[in-house]
Amino acid sequence: MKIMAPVDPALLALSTDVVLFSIHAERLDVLLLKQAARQWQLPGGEVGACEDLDGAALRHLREQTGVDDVYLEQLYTFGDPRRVDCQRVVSVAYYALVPAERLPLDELRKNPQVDWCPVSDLPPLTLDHAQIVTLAHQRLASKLAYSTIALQFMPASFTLSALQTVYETILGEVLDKRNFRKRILAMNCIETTGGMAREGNHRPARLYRATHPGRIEFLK
Amino acid sequence: MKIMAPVDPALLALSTDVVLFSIHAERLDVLLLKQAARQWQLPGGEVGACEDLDGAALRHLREQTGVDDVYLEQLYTFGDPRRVDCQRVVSVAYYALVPAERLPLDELRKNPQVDWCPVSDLPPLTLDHAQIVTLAHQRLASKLAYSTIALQFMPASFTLSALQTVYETILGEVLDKRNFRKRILAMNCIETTGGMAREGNHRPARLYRATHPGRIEFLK
DNA sequence: TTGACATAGTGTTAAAATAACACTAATATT
DNA sequence: AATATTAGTGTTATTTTAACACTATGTCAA
Repeated sequence: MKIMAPVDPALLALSTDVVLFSIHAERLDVLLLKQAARQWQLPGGEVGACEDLDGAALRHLREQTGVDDVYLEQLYTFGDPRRVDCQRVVSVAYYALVPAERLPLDELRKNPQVDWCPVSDLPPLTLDHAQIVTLAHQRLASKLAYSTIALQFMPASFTLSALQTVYETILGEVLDKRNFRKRILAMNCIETTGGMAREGNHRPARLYRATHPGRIEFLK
Repeated sequence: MKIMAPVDPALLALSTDVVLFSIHAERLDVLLLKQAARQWQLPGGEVGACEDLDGAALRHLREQTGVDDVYLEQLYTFGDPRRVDCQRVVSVAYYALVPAERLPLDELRKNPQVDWCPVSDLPPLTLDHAQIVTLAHQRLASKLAYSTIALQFMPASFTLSALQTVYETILGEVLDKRNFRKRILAMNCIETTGGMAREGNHRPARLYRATHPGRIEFLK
């Protein structure tokens, strides 16, 4: 293999891309920015000289979409020299989770450059962004099995049925209600608030909250 | 949060660091380079302008240690702006696995700048390299549970006892021989070669080989 | 040649985890 | 009061995992 010249700093750019997931109406959605007609992209952009990578990802997310205060995790770094034409752009990809209730819905609705799209039916995305979304979805789904990461989609209090719907939406399969509840309660990651959710013409449901909100626990 | 200025390209450097694991005499070792007296570092260095990240990791490993043809996997990207003084260096960390039998032992022994050190007793390492090694070890150990990654430490043919020793060395615990063999054979990832290992004054052992060498399978 | 030594190889059983499965309870609406 | 709708709850069979000990086959030395 030929030894390459060191990076020409004028050509190297470091950026972050963020796959922000949220769940709306039993659909797993990703936040996308309109780049051109029929061409979308993930939020993200260059990393500042004195900015750490997580910070850059959060900043671009906030600046471009108004969304703040999310759970963020590094996913993978994409560095194929041909992934962007005419310039070397290495991108540190992240994924982020946010409860639908915490979203600035008005602000988002006013901005025609921003939209939520279902993961299962993405529009054409720029560069390798579709691949990034797929990888993020896989990572998220596999983390459901051995962590409490799904709680990051939940508001301050929620019902067990709502939590089950989150699991089912991400995994794309239905789960047994009794087994699900046993499993979740055995994790010891949620507790009852004492309150009840009374909505709809049916029996009210107990409300729960995360015992350690913000913290993600790993099982076994 | 203050909006940062974009990266000054003159200050940004992109590098890779590689944690190369190998197992010698029932010890999990990492390959280190002597940086100064009592100060060691991981192999690695800058990413070339037209070089992909994996390629850069492999190239530095080869140039600095003579080791080639390893299993390589991206680990995490470290980008804290204060991780290196006076310059912004973002590092894409990798880990790599190689069977002891495939190492250029003579070449390595001749080079006083290179040495194998046990993961459990590392010398002082530069920057955040100790943290990188720890993270790589955790990742490797957890992958044993749900993949055939351990085969990357094995030569072309090997005994089940040797494979079990690899597991035990990485996990730092002893495993039950019968349960281990059942589990491994159920994975369907190895097959008998027909040959026998006859070494030592005891019963010879059957030799096995990977059914798909180089490929890593995920279980369940 | 035979006995000591060293590692290879092999099944069973108990315990734990998982998966399958259906009915009653509480509320709102008519 | 009957209907509709979701909440909530246990048991059992199956599968997986964990614990456990002896025989087999070679080398070597007496």
